[in-house]
Amino acid sequence: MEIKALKALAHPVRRQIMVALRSGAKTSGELADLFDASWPTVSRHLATLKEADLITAERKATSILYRANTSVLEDAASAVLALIGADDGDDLNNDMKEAAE
Amino acid sequence: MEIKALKALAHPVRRQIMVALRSGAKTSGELADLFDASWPTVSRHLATLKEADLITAERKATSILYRANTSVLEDAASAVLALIGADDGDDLNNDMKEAAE
DNA sequence: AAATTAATTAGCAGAATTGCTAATTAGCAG
DNA sequence: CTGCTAATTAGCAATTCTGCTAATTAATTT
Repeated sequence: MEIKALKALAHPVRRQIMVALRSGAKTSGELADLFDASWPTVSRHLATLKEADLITAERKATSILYRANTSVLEDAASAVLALIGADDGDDLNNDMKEAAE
Repeated sequence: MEIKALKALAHPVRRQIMVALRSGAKTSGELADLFDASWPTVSRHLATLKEADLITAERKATSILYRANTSVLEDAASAVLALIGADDGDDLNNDMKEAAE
C-alpha cells in the first residue's frame, strides 16, 4: 500500500516531479525539461510514481498528461504520522511479528 | 534534511522499528528479537535511522536504549504533505507554499 | 585480568536502483 | 504508406542497499 508510495517518494527527483505537478497536469516532455536528467530517465521516474499510484497518466493525442494523485499522497503522509502514534485516521501496517511484551 | 528521513522510512523493517518504539524506548536486543532478521541486520537499520536522526541512542550500562525522535517524524510527514498542492483537496494549508501574490 | 553480555563494525555476495544511449511503440499529418 | 513528434522500453554499467556470518568494541562481573 503506502509501502510503495514512501519508497517512491524517497528519491529527490520524484519528489520534485510531485512538486511540479502541484500546479497542474503536465506532459512527460514538459516534466523532462524541468530536470537535468535525460527524458528516458524522467520517464522511468514517472513509471515508478505511477506504479506507486502517486500519479495518473492520460493520453492526449501524442502527449501523455500526468497529474498528481493527492489522496495517495495524503495516505503516505498519514502513514508517516501514524509512526508517531497520533493517528490521522488511517491504520498503519502492524504486521510485525509479535514477541516481547 | 527530510531527504534522509524519507529514504530511511522507505524500508518496511525500519518503519516497523519506528512502530515498535511508539510504545517507548527499547534496547537493540529487544528490537532485534522482534524481527526475523539477524541482530547485526537490525543494528544496521538502527544506524540508518539514527543517521536520519529519526531515533536517538543512549547508552545504559551494557545496553543501548533507542527512542523515536518524533519531531523529525513530524517534519517528514510535513514534507509529504507539502507535496500536495491546491489541485484537488484544497482544505489543507501547507506551510511552504509561496505567499507573495 | 579474564569471562560474559550487549551491540556494532567488517567483509562479502546477491539484489535492487539509477541513469545513460539506442531502439521501439503510439498517434497524427501529409 | 511515409515521415514526424512524443514517449516508453531495452540493455548496460556503475552504484547503492540488504542481509548474512565472523570479528571487534564496550561495559560489567568475578
